[in-house]
Amino acid sequence: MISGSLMSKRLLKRAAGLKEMSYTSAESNHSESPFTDNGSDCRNRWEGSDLKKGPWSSAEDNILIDYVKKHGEGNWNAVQKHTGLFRCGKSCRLRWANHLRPNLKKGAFSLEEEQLIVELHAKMGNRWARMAAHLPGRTDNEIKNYWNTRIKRRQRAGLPLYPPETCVEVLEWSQEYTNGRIFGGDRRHQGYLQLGSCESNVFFDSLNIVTDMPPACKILGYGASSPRYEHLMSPIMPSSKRLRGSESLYPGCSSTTKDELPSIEHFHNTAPHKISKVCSFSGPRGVDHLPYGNQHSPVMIPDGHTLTDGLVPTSSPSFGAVKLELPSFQYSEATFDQRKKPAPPPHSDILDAYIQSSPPTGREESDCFSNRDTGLLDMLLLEAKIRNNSTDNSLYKTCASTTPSDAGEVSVSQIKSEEFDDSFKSLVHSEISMSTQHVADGVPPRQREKERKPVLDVTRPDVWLASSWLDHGLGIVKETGSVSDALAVLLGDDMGDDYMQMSVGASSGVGSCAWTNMPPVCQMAELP
DNA sequence: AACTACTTCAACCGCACGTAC
DNA sequence: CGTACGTGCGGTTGAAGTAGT
Repeated sequence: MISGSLMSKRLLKRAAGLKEMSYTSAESNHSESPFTDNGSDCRNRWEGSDLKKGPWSSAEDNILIDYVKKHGEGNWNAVQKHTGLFRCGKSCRLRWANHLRPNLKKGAFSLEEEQLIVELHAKMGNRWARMAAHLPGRTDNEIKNYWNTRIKRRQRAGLPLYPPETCVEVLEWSQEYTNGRIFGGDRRHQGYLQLGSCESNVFFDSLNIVTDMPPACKILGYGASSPRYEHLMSPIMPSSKRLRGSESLYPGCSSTTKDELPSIEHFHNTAPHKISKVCSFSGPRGVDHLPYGNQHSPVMIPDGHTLTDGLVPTSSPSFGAVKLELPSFQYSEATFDQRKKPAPPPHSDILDAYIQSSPPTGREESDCFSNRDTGLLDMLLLEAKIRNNSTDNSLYKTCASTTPSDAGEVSVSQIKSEEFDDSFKSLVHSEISMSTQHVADGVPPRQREKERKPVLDVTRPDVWLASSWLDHGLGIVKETGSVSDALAVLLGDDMGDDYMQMSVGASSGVGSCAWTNMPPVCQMAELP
C-alpha cells in the first residue's frame, strides 16, 4: 500500500486529472498539436522513425479516442492511417487499454483488490493480464507495477509476500491436485482449470522451472534459494518471458535471465563445483548452509558468495529466505561432508535440469514441464507430478538423495545442456544399483537411503517443509496432513528466536505448529 | 534551497501466438 | 506449408515525483 502522504498526493493528482501534468508540462506544446515536437519527451522522434514515442499528449489521446469511437477497438495499426497519428499500433493499443478505455479504475487499489491480487498471484504467478481479468477496471500494467512495488516494500521489511492463508489455500489446492481430484486430460486442450473464480492454469503449465531463474542476484539477494518459490517471496524476479516451447536447450535462460544470472562460464570458472553437489535436494542439506534459526550460515551460491552476501545480514535472514526454502535437492550426509566448502548452485538449476531432463512418462509430462513458471504452486505441482508419475518415487528419490559419487560430477553447464541426460541416467543407474543392492543384502533402498542421510533437524523449516512437500516417503515426516502446519512453520520463521521457539515447541509433532504460535510478523498477514 | 536516493508508473521492447493469405 | 501481419503479454526502462539530509 502506498504510504499515506504519497498516496494521498497521488490520489489528489489523479482526481484532479493532473496526471498528465508531468507530461504536459514537458510537452505543453503538444496540447496544440500531437505532432508538435518539443524535444525532451520525444526521445525517438517520428521525424526519424516516422513514429512518435514517449508520453502521449492529450491531443493524441483525443485523436485515439475519436478513432476508437468510430472504428472500435482493434486494428491498431490502422490508427495511423486513419488519423495521421504518428504512433505505432502497439502504442495505440497500450494507451487505449491502460489509460483511455472506459471503465478504467484510477487511484490506489482497494484493500479487496490488494487481497485479490495477492491471492491471484499466489496461484498465477506473474500473469498480469490474467490477473487483470479478475480485477475489473484494472490493467495488467497497473497490477504489475503494484506488485513490483509491493514486493520491494515487503522484501525490505523482511515480510512474506503472501499471507499464510493464501499459502494454505494454495497448498490445499495442491493436495487436491496431488490426490488426482484436480487433474484431467490434456491440459492444452481442456483450457484453464476453473477453481472458484480463479483460473488455475498455473497448476498445469507452470513447471518449467528454469524459465524462472531469477535474475539470480535479485532473488538470491533476498535470500531465496529456490527460484521456484520466488513468488512466495520475491516475484520481482522476472519470471522470464513466456515460455512458448521454443526454448529448447535451456529454457530458463531467456535473454533477460541470462543477463542477470551468473553465466555458465562463470560457474565453470569461478566455481568448479559440480552440479552433482547440488543434484540432491537441498531441503535437508548441510546444516552449515542453512540460513535458519541460529544457524544463520548463509546459503552459498556457486561463486562462493552467499545468498545474503552483502545484502541481508546473515544474522537476520529475511523471512522470505526461510519461507522460500522449499523443496530442493538435498545432500546426503556424505555429500554434505564433501561439500561443506563448495557452494551449491542455485537449487533451481538442479531442479530445473531434473525436471526438464527427466524422461517424461508421456507427452503429458512433457507438457507439464514445458510451460512457464508461476508461483508457489509450481513446486507443489512438480511434486505431485513426480509422485504421480513415478510409481515408487524412485527417480524422485534418486534425485533427492544421490550423492556426487553416485551420479558422477556434472557441471552446471552440463546441466544446462543436453548432456544432462547422461547425468540423469547416472542418477537413475545409481537408483537401480541401490535397488539391486537391496536384493543382494536385503537392505531396502529407502532404508539405505536413510542411513546415508544426515539426521534431519526437524526444527528447521526448510527440512521439515521440504520433507513434507517433497516426499513423505523419504521417511522424515510421516504425517501427511500437516502441510499447512509446515507452511506455518515456514512462514513463521521470522528470523531467529521466535521461530526456534516455535519449532522446538512443536517438537511433539513437527506438524503441529499452531498459527497462534506464529511470530507476530507471520501473523501479520499483510503489510499495508 | 540544493542535492541525493528512492519510488512510482507510463511507455517501450522483444517475444510468441493466432490468423489470413 | 511458409510468411506477414495483428495482437497480447510480460519484463524493463527512465522521467517525474517524493522523501530525506
